[in-house]
Amino acid sequence: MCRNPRSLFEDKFLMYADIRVRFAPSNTGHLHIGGARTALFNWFFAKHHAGTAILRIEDTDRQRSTEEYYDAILAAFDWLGLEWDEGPYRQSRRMDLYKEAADKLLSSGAAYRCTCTPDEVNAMRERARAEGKTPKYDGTCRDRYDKDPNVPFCLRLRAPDVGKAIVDDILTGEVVFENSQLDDMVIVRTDGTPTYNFCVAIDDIDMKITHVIRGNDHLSNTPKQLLVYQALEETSPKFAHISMILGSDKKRLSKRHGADSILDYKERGFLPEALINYLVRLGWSHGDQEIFSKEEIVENFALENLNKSAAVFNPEKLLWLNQEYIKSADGDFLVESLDAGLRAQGLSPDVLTHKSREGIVDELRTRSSTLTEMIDGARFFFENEVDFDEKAASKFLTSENSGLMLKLRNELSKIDMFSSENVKSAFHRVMEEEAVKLGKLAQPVRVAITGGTISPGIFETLSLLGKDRSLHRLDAALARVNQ
RNA sequence: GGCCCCUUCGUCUAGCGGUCAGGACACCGGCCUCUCACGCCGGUAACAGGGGUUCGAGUCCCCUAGGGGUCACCA
Repeated sequence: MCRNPRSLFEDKFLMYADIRVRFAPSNTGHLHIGGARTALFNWFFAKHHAGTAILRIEDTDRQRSTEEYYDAILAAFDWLGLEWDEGPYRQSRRMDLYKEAADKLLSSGAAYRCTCTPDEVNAMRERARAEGKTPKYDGTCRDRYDKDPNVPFCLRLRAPDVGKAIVDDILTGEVVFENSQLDDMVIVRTDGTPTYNFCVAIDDIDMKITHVIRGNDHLSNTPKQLLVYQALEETSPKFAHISMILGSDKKRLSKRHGADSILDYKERGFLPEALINYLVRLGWSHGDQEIFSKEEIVENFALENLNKSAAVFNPEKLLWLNQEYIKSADGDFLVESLDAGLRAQGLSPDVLTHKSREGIVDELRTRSSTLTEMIDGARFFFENEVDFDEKAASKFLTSENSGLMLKLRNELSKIDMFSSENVKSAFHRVMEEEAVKLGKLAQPVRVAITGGTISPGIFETLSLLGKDRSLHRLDAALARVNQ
Protein backbone atom coordinates (compact mmCIF):
# COMPACT_ATOMS: atom_id res chain seq x y z
CA MET A 1 0.00 0.00 0.00
CA CYS A 2 1.43 3.30 -1.07
CA ARG A 3 0.59 6.42 0.85
CA ASN A 4 2.00 9.83 0.32
CA PRO A 5 4.25 11.25 3.03
CA ARG A 6 1.82 13.97 3.87
CA SER A 7 -1.00 11.67 4.84
CA LEU A 8 1.41 9.59 6.85
CA PHE A 9 2.42 12.66 8.73
CA GLU A 10 -1.13 13.67 9.37
CA ASP A 11 -1.93 10.21 10.55
CA LYS A 12 0.86 10.28 13.01
CA PHE A 13 0.00 13.75 14.08
CA LEU A 14 -3.57 12.75 14.69
CA MET A 15 -2.55 9.69 16.60
CA TYR A 16 -0.19 11.45 18.93
CA ALA A 17 -1.76 14.83 19.32
CA ASP A 18 -2.66 15.66 22.91
CA ILE A 19 -1.75 12.30 24.28
CA ARG A 20 -3.35 11.58 27.63
CA VAL A 21 -2.56 8.43 29.57
CA ARG A 22 -3.30 7.28 33.06
CA PHE A 23 -1.91 4.84 35.57
CA ALA A 24 -4.71 3.55 37.73
CA PRO A 25 -3.69 1.38 40.68
CA SER A 26 -6.03 0.38 43.45
CA ASN A 27 -4.86 1.19 46.95
CA THR A 28 -5.36 -2.33 48.18
CA GLY A 29 -1.63 -2.97 48.40
CA HIS A 30 1.77 -1.45 47.84
CA LEU A 31 3.03 -0.29 44.48
CA HIS A 32 4.82 -3.40 43.30
CA ILE A 33 7.27 -4.20 40.53
CA GLY A 34 4.67 -4.98 37.91
CA GLY A 35 2.57 -1.93 38.67
CA ALA A 36 5.60 0.31 38.65
CA ARG A 37 6.62 -0.93 35.23
CA THR A 38 3.16 -0.23 33.86
CA ALA A 39 3.29 3.22 35.41
CA LEU A 40 6.70 3.79 33.85
CA PHE A 41 5.54 2.79 30.39
CA ASN A 42 2.61 5.16 30.66
CA TRP A 43 4.74 7.95 31.97
CA PHE A 44 7.50 7.62 29.38
CA PHE A 45 4.98 7.29 26.58
CA ALA A 46 3.33 10.52 27.68
CA LYS A 47 6.63 12.35 28.07
CA HIS A 48 7.92 11.16 24.74
CA HIS A 49 4.91 12.68 23.04
CA ALA A 50 4.81 15.74 25.26
CA GLY A 51 1.46 14.52 26.53
CA THR A 52 -0.22 14.32 29.90
CA ALA A 53 0.35 11.61 32.49
CA ILE A 54 -2.43 11.12 34.99
CA LEU A 55 -2.51 9.22 38.26
CA ARG A 56 -5.86 7.81 39.29
CA ILE A 57 -6.47 5.74 42.38
CA GLU A 58 -9.17 3.14 42.01
CA ASP A 59 -10.55 2.90 45.49
CA THR A 60 -14.10 1.73 44.91
CA ASP A 61 -13.48 -1.38 46.97
CA ARG A 62 -14.23 0.09 50.35
CA GLN A 63 -13.34 -3.10 52.15
CA ARG A 64 -9.81 -3.49 50.91
CA SER A 65 -8.71 0.07 50.10
CA THR A 66 -6.76 1.85 52.82
CA GLU A 67 -5.27 5.28 53.35
CA GLU A 68 -1.97 3.66 54.32
CA TYR A 69 -1.61 2.10 50.89
CA TYR A 70 -2.73 5.32 49.28
CA ASP A 71 0.10 7.15 51.02
CA ALA A 72 2.55 4.36 50.29
CA ILE A 73 1.82 4.48 46.57
CA LEU A 74 2.42 8.21 46.46
CA ALA A 75 5.59 7.77 48.49
CA ALA A 76 6.82 5.17 46.03
CA PHE A 77 6.35 7.51 43.10
CA ASP A 78 7.96 10.26 45.06
CA TRP A 79 11.02 8.09 45.59
CA LEU A 80 11.09 7.04 41.95
CA GLY A 81 10.93 10.68 41.00
CA LEU A 82 7.88 10.30 38.79
CA GLU A 83 5.70 13.34 38.77
CA TRP A 84 2.17 13.15 37.44
CA ASP A 85 0.71 15.99 35.46
CA GLU A 86 -2.76 15.40 36.87
CA GLY A 87 -4.06 13.63 39.92
CA PRO A 88 -4.09 11.75 42.06
CA TYR A 89 -7.77 11.48 41.28
CA ARG A 90 -9.73 9.18 43.48
CA GLN A 91 -12.70 7.23 42.26
CA SER A 92 -14.30 7.35 45.67
CA ARG A 93 -14.66 11.11 45.20
CA ARG A 94 -16.28 10.80 41.80
CA MET A 95 -19.41 8.87 42.61
CA ASP A 96 -21.72 11.49 41.16
CA LEU A 97 -20.13 10.98 37.78
CA TYR A 98 -20.78 7.25 37.80
CA LYS A 99 -24.30 7.75 39.09
CA GLU A 100 -25.04 10.14 36.28
CA ALA A 101 -23.72 7.73 33.67
CA ALA A 102 -25.63 4.83 35.17
CA ASP A 103 -28.87 6.82 35.10
CA LYS A 104 -28.25 7.67 31.51
CA LEU A 105 -27.75 4.04 30.59
CA LEU A 106 -30.81 3.00 32.53
CA SER A 107 -33.06 5.51 30.83
CA SER A 108 -31.66 4.68 27.39
CA GLY A 109 -32.41 1.03 27.99
CA ALA A 110 -28.79 -0.05 27.66
CA ALA A 111 -28.84 -1.03 31.32
CA TYR A 112 -31.58 -2.68 33.32
CA ARG A 113 -32.49 -3.46 36.88
CA CYS A 114 -31.76 -6.97 37.99
CA THR A 115 -33.39 -8.37 41.11
CA CYS A 116 -31.72 -11.76 40.94
CA THR A 117 -29.78 -12.57 44.07
CA PRO A 118 -26.12 -13.58 43.92
CA ASP A 119 -27.18 -17.10 44.87
CA GLU A 120 -29.56 -17.27 41.96
CA VAL A 121 -26.89 -16.00 39.56
CA ASN A 122 -24.41 -18.55 40.85
CA ALA A 123 -26.97 -21.26 40.29
CA MET A 124 -27.38 -20.08 36.69
CA ARG A 125 -23.66 -20.28 36.13
CA GLU A 126 -23.53 -23.74 37.64
CA ARG A 127 -26.32 -24.87 35.38
CA ALA A 128 -24.65 -23.44 32.28
CA ARG A 129 -21.36 -25.04 33.22
CA ALA A 130 -23.08 -28.37 33.72
CA GLU A 131 -24.56 -28.08 30.25
CA GLY A 132 -21.13 -27.29 28.86
CA LYS A 133 -22.03 -23.71 28.02
CA THR A 134 -20.28 -20.49 28.92
CA PRO A 135 -21.18 -19.73 32.53
CA LYS A 136 -22.97 -16.42 32.58
CA TYR A 137 -26.01 -14.54 33.72
CA ASP A 138 -28.98 -15.79 31.72
CA GLY A 139 -30.75 -12.48 31.30
CA THR A 140 -33.76 -13.31 33.45
CA CYS A 141 -34.36 -9.67 34.37
CA ARG A 142 -33.65 -8.19 30.96
CA ASP A 143 -37.29 -7.75 30.03
CA ARG A 144 -39.06 -7.97 33.34
CA TYR A 145 -40.95 -4.75 33.47
CA ASP A 146 -43.15 -5.58 36.46
CA LYS A 147 -40.50 -4.93 39.01
CA ASP A 148 -41.43 -4.33 42.58
CA PRO A 149 -39.55 -1.14 43.54
CA ASN A 150 -39.13 -2.48 47.05
CA VAL A 151 -37.08 -5.44 45.93
CA PRO A 152 -33.34 -4.66 46.03
CA PHE A 153 -31.72 -4.55 42.61
CA CYS A 154 -28.42 -4.06 40.86
CA LEU A 155 -27.84 -2.57 37.43
CA ARG A 156 -26.68 -4.70 34.56
CA LEU A 157 -25.45 -3.66 31.14
CA ARG A 158 -27.12 -5.52 28.31
CA ALA A 159 -24.53 -7.36 26.21
CA PRO A 160 -25.27 -8.24 22.60
CA ASP A 161 -26.04 -11.92 22.00
CA VAL A 162 -24.50 -12.02 18.57
CA GLY A 163 -21.62 -10.43 16.73
CA LYS A 164 -18.08 -9.78 17.75
CA ALA A 165 -16.24 -7.30 19.87
CA ILE A 166 -12.92 -6.25 18.37
CA VAL A 167 -10.14 -4.81 20.47
CA ASP A 168 -7.66 -2.95 18.34
CA ASP A 169 -4.50 -3.32 20.34
CA ILE A 170 -1.32 -1.46 19.45
CA LEU A 171 0.82 -4.40 20.49
CA THR A 172 -1.29 -7.43 19.75
CA GLY A 173 -3.25 -6.23 16.77
CA GLU A 174 -6.93 -7.00 16.44
CA VAL A 175 -8.21 -9.33 19.10
CA VAL A 176 -11.65 -10.72 18.43
CA PHE A 177 -14.09 -11.77 21.13
CA GLU A 178 -17.47 -13.36 20.51
CA ASN A 179 -20.20 -11.27 22.06
CA SER A 180 -21.96 -14.45 23.02
CA GLN A 181 -19.16 -15.03 25.52
CA LEU A 182 -19.88 -11.76 27.23
CA ASP A 183 -21.93 -11.50 30.37
CA ASP A 184 -24.49 -8.83 31.21
CA MET A 185 -22.08 -7.27 33.63
CA VAL A 186 -23.12 -5.56 36.81
CA ILE A 187 -22.33 -1.86 36.60
CA VAL A 188 -23.94 -0.78 39.87
CA ARG A 189 -24.10 -3.09 42.84
CA THR A 190 -27.17 -3.64 44.99
CA ASP A 191 -25.65 -1.32 47.58
CA GLY A 192 -25.48 1.42 44.95
CA THR A 193 -21.71 1.42 44.40
CA PRO A 194 -20.38 1.23 40.84
CA THR A 195 -18.13 -1.61 39.71
CA TYR A 196 -14.61 -1.57 38.37
CA ASN A 197 -15.18 -2.18 34.67
CA PHE A 198 -17.80 0.53 34.67
CA CYS A 199 -15.81 3.20 36.54
CA VAL A 200 -12.75 2.59 34.41
CA ALA A 201 -14.63 3.32 31.22
CA ILE A 202 -16.45 6.32 32.63
CA ASP A 203 -13.24 7.80 34.00
CA ASP A 204 -11.30 7.18 30.82
CA ILE A 205 -14.02 8.98 28.92
CA ASP A 206 -14.22 11.83 31.39
CA MET A 207 -10.46 12.27 31.56
CA LYS A 208 -10.21 12.14 27.79
CA ILE A 209 -7.72 9.31 27.93
CA THR A 210 -6.30 8.65 24.48
CA HIS A 211 -4.20 5.56 25.21
CA VAL A 212 -4.80 2.87 27.76
CA ILE A 213 -1.52 1.15 28.56
CA ARG A 214 -2.02 -1.62 31.05
CA GLY A 215 -1.18 -5.20 31.86
CA ASN A 216 -2.08 -8.08 29.65
CA ASP A 217 -4.34 -9.42 32.35
CA HIS A 218 -6.81 -6.70 31.40
CA LEU A 219 -7.14 -7.77 27.81
CA SER A 220 -10.18 -9.92 28.54
CA ASN A 221 -11.77 -7.01 30.41
CA THR A 222 -11.53 -4.78 27.42
CA PRO A 223 -14.59 -5.97 25.46
CA LYS A 224 -16.68 -5.36 28.57
CA GLN A 225 -15.42 -1.82 28.80
CA LEU A 226 -15.95 -1.36 25.10
CA LEU A 227 -19.62 -2.09 25.70
CA VAL A 228 -19.81 0.90 28.02
CA TYR A 229 -18.29 3.13 25.37
CA GLN A 230 -20.78 1.88 22.83
CA ALA A 231 -23.75 2.32 25.13
CA LEU A 232 -22.67 5.89 25.79
CA GLU A 233 -21.85 6.50 22.13
CA GLU A 234 -18.29 7.44 22.95
CA THR A 235 -15.23 6.52 20.94
CA SER A 236 -12.83 4.26 22.78
CA PRO A 237 -9.19 5.07 23.44
CA LYS A 238 -6.38 3.08 21.84
CA PHE A 239 -5.19 0.13 23.84
CA ALA A 240 -1.77 -1.32 24.47
CA HIS A 241 -1.78 -4.43 26.63
CA ILE A 242 1.72 -5.00 27.82
CA SER A 243 3.23 -8.29 28.85
CA MET A 244 3.44 -9.28 32.47
CA ILE A 245 6.44 -9.89 34.68
CA LEU A 246 7.03 -13.43 35.85
CA GLY A 247 9.07 -14.85 38.69
CA SER A 248 11.98 -17.21 38.08
CA ASP A 249 9.51 -20.10 38.24
CA LYS A 250 7.65 -18.50 35.30
CA LYS A 251 4.72 -17.87 37.57
CA ARG A 252 3.22 -14.50 38.15
CA LEU A 253 5.53 -12.31 40.19
CA SER A 254 4.58 -12.32 43.82
CA LYS A 255 5.91 -11.87 47.32
CA ARG A 256 7.58 -15.24 47.06
CA HIS A 257 10.09 -13.82 44.62
CA GLY A 258 11.55 -11.31 47.04
CA ALA A 259 10.73 -7.74 47.72
CA ASP A 260 7.50 -6.92 46.01
CA SER A 261 6.97 -3.35 47.14
CA ILE A 262 8.89 -0.60 45.40
CA LEU A 263 9.66 0.95 48.76
CA ASP A 264 11.37 -2.29 49.79
CA TYR A 265 13.91 -1.66 47.07
CA LYS A 266 14.60 1.72 48.59
CA GLU A 267 15.20 0.02 51.93
CA ARG A 268 17.49 -2.52 50.37
CA GLY A 269 19.76 0.15 48.95
CA PHE A 270 18.71 0.42 45.34
CA LEU A 271 18.84 3.67 43.42
CA PRO A 272 15.57 4.74 41.83
CA GLU A 273 17.34 5.42 38.54
CA ALA A 274 18.62 1.85 38.46
CA LEU A 275 15.23 0.36 39.24
CA ILE A 276 13.61 2.48 36.57
CA ASN A 277 16.26 1.52 34.05
CA TYR A 278 15.85 -2.15 34.84
CA LEU A 279 12.06 -2.15 34.82
CA VAL A 280 11.81 -0.25 31.57
CA ARG A 281 14.33 -2.55 29.89
CA LEU A 282 12.14 -5.48 30.90
CA GLY A 283 10.07 -5.75 27.77
CA TRP A 284 11.40 -2.68 26.06
CA SER A 285 14.65 -2.20 24.22
CA HIS A 286 16.46 0.22 22.03
CA GLY A 287 19.06 -1.67 20.06
CA ASP A 288 21.83 -3.03 22.26
CA GLN A 289 21.75 -0.22 24.79
CA GLU A 290 21.48 -1.32 28.41
CA ILE A 291 21.92 1.85 30.41
CA PHE A 292 19.52 4.70 29.92
CA SER A 293 19.08 7.98 31.69
CA LYS A 294 15.50 9.10 32.17
CA GLU A 295 16.03 11.63 29.40
CA GLU A 296 17.25 8.97 27.03
CA ILE A 297 14.22 6.83 27.73
CA VAL A 298 11.91 9.78 27.14
CA GLU A 299 13.67 10.45 23.88
CA ASN A 300 13.59 6.89 22.59
CA PHE A 301 10.51 5.32 24.11
CA ALA A 302 7.99 3.86 21.70
CA LEU A 303 5.22 1.35 22.31
CA GLU A 304 6.19 -0.33 19.07
CA ASN A 305 9.44 -1.49 20.65
CA LEU A 306 7.68 -3.29 23.47
CA ASN A 307 8.07 -7.03 23.58
CA LYS A 308 4.85 -9.00 23.51
CA SER A 309 6.02 -11.92 25.57
CA ALA A 310 6.15 -12.10 29.33
CA ALA A 311 9.47 -11.33 30.99
CA VAL A 312 11.13 -13.08 33.89
CA PHE A 313 12.33 -10.81 36.66
CA ASN A 314 16.07 -11.25 37.08
CA PRO A 315 17.43 -9.92 40.41
CA GLU A 316 21.08 -10.41 39.38
CA LYS A 317 20.78 -8.07 36.47
CA LEU A 318 19.07 -5.48 38.63
CA LEU A 319 21.98 -5.78 41.04
CA TRP A 320 24.45 -5.28 38.23
CA LEU A 321 22.62 -2.22 36.98
CA ASN A 322 22.42 -0.82 40.47
CA GLN A 323 26.16 -1.14 40.83
CA GLU A 324 26.64 0.58 37.50
CA TYR A 325 24.64 3.49 38.85
CA ILE A 326 26.53 3.48 42.13
CA LYS A 327 29.82 3.51 40.25
CA SER A 328 28.86 6.69 38.50
CA ALA A 329 26.82 8.24 41.30
CA ASP A 330 27.51 11.68 42.66
CA GLY A 331 29.99 11.53 45.56
CA ASP A 332 27.97 13.77 47.82
CA PHE A 333 24.92 11.60 47.34
CA LEU A 334 26.87 8.52 48.34
CA VAL A 335 28.30 10.24 51.41
CA GLU A 336 24.81 11.31 52.45
CA SER A 337 23.57 7.77 52.01
CA LEU A 338 26.52 6.46 53.99
CA ASP A 339 25.94 8.94 56.81
CA ALA A 340 22.26 8.10 57.03
CA GLY A 341 22.98 4.39 57.02
CA LEU A 342 25.59 4.67 59.75
CA ARG A 343 23.35 6.76 61.95
CA ALA A 344 20.56 4.22 61.50
CA GLN A 345 22.97 1.65 62.94
CA GLY A 346 23.92 3.87 65.84
CA LEU A 347 27.31 4.83 64.46
CA SER A 348 28.61 8.35 64.10
CA PRO A 349 29.85 9.38 60.64
CA ASP A 350 31.62 12.34 62.21
CA VAL A 351 34.50 10.33 63.60
CA LEU A 352 35.95 10.86 60.12
CA THR A 353 35.96 14.01 58.05
CA HIS A 354 33.68 14.58 55.11
CA LYS A 355 36.71 14.36 52.86
CA SER A 356 37.62 10.97 54.31
CA ARG A 357 34.10 9.75 53.82
CA GLU A 358 34.26 10.89 50.23
CA GLY A 359 37.37 8.81 49.86
CA ILE A 360 35.65 5.84 51.48
CA VAL A 361 32.66 5.88 49.16
CA ASP A 362 35.01 6.21 46.21
CA GLU A 363 36.82 3.07 47.30
CA LEU A 364 33.56 1.26 47.95
CA ARG A 365 31.59 2.22 44.86
CA THR A 366 33.26 -0.45 42.74
CA ARG A 367 32.69 -2.96 45.52
CA SER A 368 29.02 -2.45 46.26
CA SER A 369 26.00 -3.45 44.28
CA THR A 370 23.68 -1.76 46.75
CA LEU A 371 23.96 1.17 49.14
CA THR A 372 23.37 -1.31 51.92
CA GLU A 373 26.46 -3.23 50.86
CA MET A 374 28.40 0.01 50.72
CA ILE A 375 27.41 0.89 54.27
CA ASP A 376 28.25 -2.59 55.50
CA GLY A 377 31.61 -2.37 53.79
CA ALA A 378 32.32 0.96 55.47
CA ARG A 379 31.26 0.00 58.97
CA PHE A 380 34.71 -0.87 60.21
CA PHE A 381 35.94 2.65 59.56
CA PHE A 382 33.49 4.00 62.09
CA GLU A 383 33.39 1.41 64.81
CA ASN A 384 35.43 2.15 67.90
CA GLU A 385 36.50 -1.42 68.48
CA VAL A 386 37.38 -3.77 65.66
CA ASP A 387 34.97 -6.65 65.41
CA PHE A 388 37.27 -9.55 64.53
CA ASP A 389 36.33 -12.39 62.30
CA GLU A 390 37.68 -15.24 64.41
CA LYS A 391 38.84 -17.34 61.50
CA ALA A 392 40.75 -14.45 59.94
CA ALA A 393 42.19 -13.39 63.26
CA SER A 394 43.51 -16.81 64.18
CA LYS A 395 45.05 -17.21 60.75
CA PHE A 396 46.76 -13.83 60.47
CA LEU A 397 47.08 -12.30 63.91
CA THR A 398 49.83 -14.69 64.99
CA SER A 399 52.98 -14.26 66.98
CA GLU A 400 54.82 -15.11 63.81
CA ASN A 401 53.41 -11.98 62.21
CA SER A 402 53.58 -9.70 65.20
CA GLY A 403 57.17 -8.65 64.54
CA LEU A 404 56.28 -7.49 61.05
CA MET A 405 53.26 -5.64 62.30
CA LEU A 406 55.19 -3.93 65.05
CA LYS A 407 57.79 -2.78 62.58
CA LEU A 408 55.16 -1.40 60.33
CA ARG A 409 53.47 0.27 63.26
CA ASN A 410 56.66 2.10 64.06
CA GLU A 411 57.21 3.14 60.46
CA LEU A 412 53.65 4.43 60.27
CA SER A 413 54.04 6.38 63.46
CA LYS A 414 56.81 8.43 61.83
CA ILE A 415 54.60 9.66 59.04
CA ASP A 416 53.35 13.24 59.18
CA MET A 417 51.13 13.34 56.12
CA PHE A 418 49.19 10.08 56.38
CA SER A 419 48.56 9.84 52.63
CA SER A 420 48.23 6.52 50.88
CA GLU A 421 51.49 7.27 49.09
CA ASN A 422 53.36 7.75 52.35
CA VAL A 423 51.72 4.71 53.85
CA LYS A 424 52.85 2.77 50.83
CA SER A 425 56.42 3.95 51.36
CA ALA A 426 56.29 2.78 54.95
CA PHE A 427 55.14 -0.64 53.80
CA HIS A 428 57.97 -0.83 51.31
CA ARG A 429 60.58 0.06 53.89
CA VAL A 430 59.42 -2.82 56.06
CA MET A 431 59.17 -5.17 53.11
CA GLU A 432 62.73 -4.43 52.08
CA GLU A 433 64.15 -4.75 55.56
CA GLU A 434 62.37 -8.00 56.20
CA ALA A 435 62.57 -9.26 52.63
CA VAL A 436 58.88 -10.09 52.46
CA LYS A 437 56.32 -9.58 49.77
CA LEU A 438 53.44 -7.22 50.17
CA GLY A 439 50.88 -9.97 50.60
CA LYS A 440 52.72 -11.32 53.62
CA LEU A 441 52.48 -7.97 55.33
CA ALA A 442 49.21 -6.64 54.01
CA GLN A 443 46.87 -9.42 55.13
CA PRO A 444 47.78 -9.37 58.84
CA VAL A 445 47.50 -5.60 58.79
CA ARG A 446 44.16 -5.79 57.04
CA VAL A 447 42.79 -8.09 59.67
CA ALA A 448 44.14 -5.86 62.41
CA ILE A 449 42.57 -2.79 60.87
CA THR A 450 39.29 -4.10 59.50
CA GLY A 451 38.72 -7.29 61.45
CA GLY A 452 38.47 -9.34 58.27
CA THR A 453 40.26 -10.26 55.08
CA ILE A 454 38.24 -8.12 52.70
CA SER A 455 38.63 -4.40 52.23
CA PRO A 456 39.74 -1.75 49.79
CA GLY A 457 43.48 -1.46 49.13
CA ILE A 458 45.42 -1.49 52.35
CA PHE A 459 47.26 1.81 51.76
CA GLU A 460 44.05 3.63 51.00
CA THR A 461 42.28 2.01 53.90
CA LEU A 462 44.92 3.08 56.40
CA SER A 463 45.14 6.55 54.98
CA LEU A 464 41.40 6.99 55.06
CA LEU A 465 41.13 5.65 58.59
CA GLY A 466 43.72 8.16 59.73
CA LYS A 467 46.96 7.86 61.65
CA ASP A 468 45.61 7.81 65.20
CA ARG A 469 42.89 5.28 64.61
CA SER A 470 45.24 3.10 62.53
CA LEU A 471 47.96 3.01 65.18
CA HIS A 472 45.38 2.37 67.85
CA ARG A 473 44.01 -0.63 65.96
CA LEU A 474 47.46 -2.02 65.27
CA ASP A 475 48.26 -1.75 68.96
CA ALA A 476 45.03 -3.47 69.89
CA ALA A 477 45.76 -6.29 67.47
CA LEU A 478 49.30 -6.70 68.79
CA ALA A 479 47.97 -6.80 72.32
CA ARG A 480 45.57 -9.47 71.27
CA VAL A 481 48.41 -11.56 69.81
CA ASN A 482 50.41 -11.29 72.97
CA GLN A 483 47.53 -12.32 75.17
C1' G B 1 -12.72 -26.59 30.98
C1' G B 2 -14.35 -22.14 27.46
C1' C B 3 -12.21 -17.75 25.55
C1' C B 4 -7.75 -14.79 24.86
C1' C B 5 -2.42 -13.83 24.66
C1' C B 6 2.64 -15.46 24.23
C1' U B 7 7.16 -18.75 22.42
C1' U B 8 15.42 -16.46 19.81
C1' C B 9 21.20 -18.59 24.64
C1' G B 10 19.56 -20.26 31.97
C1' U B 11 17.60 -14.79 32.07
C1' C B 12 16.68 -9.69 29.52
C1' U B 13 16.86 -8.91 24.43
C1' A B 14 18.68 -7.43 18.85
C1' G B 15 16.70 -9.35 14.38
C1' C B 16 11.62 -6.63 10.84
C1' G B 17 13.08 -13.02 3.78
C1' G B 18 19.61 -13.76 2.33
C1' U B 19 23.45 -12.46 9.45
C1' C B 20 29.51 -16.93 10.96
C1' A B 21 21.91 -15.42 14.59
C1' G B 22 24.49 -9.74 17.63
C1' G B 23 24.59 -7.42 22.70
C1' A B 24 23.76 -7.59 28.17
C1' C B 25 23.28 -10.32 33.05
C1' A B 26 24.81 -14.89 35.07
C1' C B 27 28.46 -18.76 34.46
C1' C B 28 33.60 -20.62 33.04
C1' G B 29 38.76 -19.44 31.71
C1' G B 30 42.91 -15.71 31.42
C1' C B 31 45.26 -10.87 32.43
C1' C B 32 45.77 -7.14 36.31
C1' U B 33 46.66 -7.71 41.70
C1' C B 34 48.10 -6.68 48.95
C1' U B 35 42.51 -9.31 49.98
C1' C B 36 37.83 -8.23 47.75
C1' A B 37 36.10 -5.76 43.84
C1' C B 38 36.64 -2.73 39.26
C1' G B 39 38.70 -3.04 34.59
C1' C B 40 40.48 -5.64 30.22
C1' C B 41 40.71 -10.17 26.99
C1' G B 42 38.49 -14.84 25.70
C1' G B 43 34.78 -18.95 26.07
C1' U B 44 30.20 -22.15 26.72
C1' A B 45 25.12 -21.23 25.42
C1' A B 46 19.22 -20.00 21.63
C1' C B 47 15.53 -19.55 16.82
C1' A B 48 9.74 -25.11 21.12
C1' G B 49 8.23 -29.18 17.39
C1' G B 50 5.95 -30.35 12.67
C1' G B 51 3.98 -28.96 8.11
C1' G B 52 3.55 -25.43 4.21
C1' U B 53 4.72 -20.46 1.06
C1' U B 54 9.48 -19.06 -1.25
C1' C B 55 15.30 -19.68 -5.23
C1' G B 56 15.90 -18.73 0.07
C1' A B 57 12.46 -18.57 6.63
C1' G B 58 14.26 -16.98 13.35
C1' U B 59 11.51 -13.62 10.18
C1' C B 60 5.09 -15.04 6.36
C1' C B 61 0.77 -18.95 6.93
C1' C B 62 -1.31 -23.44 9.37
C1' C B 63 -1.20 -27.28 13.08
C1' U B 64 0.72 -29.34 17.66
C1' A B 65 3.01 -28.70 22.29
C1' G B 66 4.30 -25.70 26.34
C1' G B 67 3.69 -21.28 29.29
C1' G B 68 0.62 -17.26 30.88
C1' G B 69 -3.96 -14.56 31.48
C1' U B 70 -9.19 -14.35 32.18
C1' C B 71 -13.94 -16.16 33.13
C1' A B 72 -17.36 -12.06 40.32
C1' C B 73 -22.58 -7.51 42.89
C1' C B 74 -12.63 -7.83 43.48
C1' A B 75 -9.71 -4.41 41.16
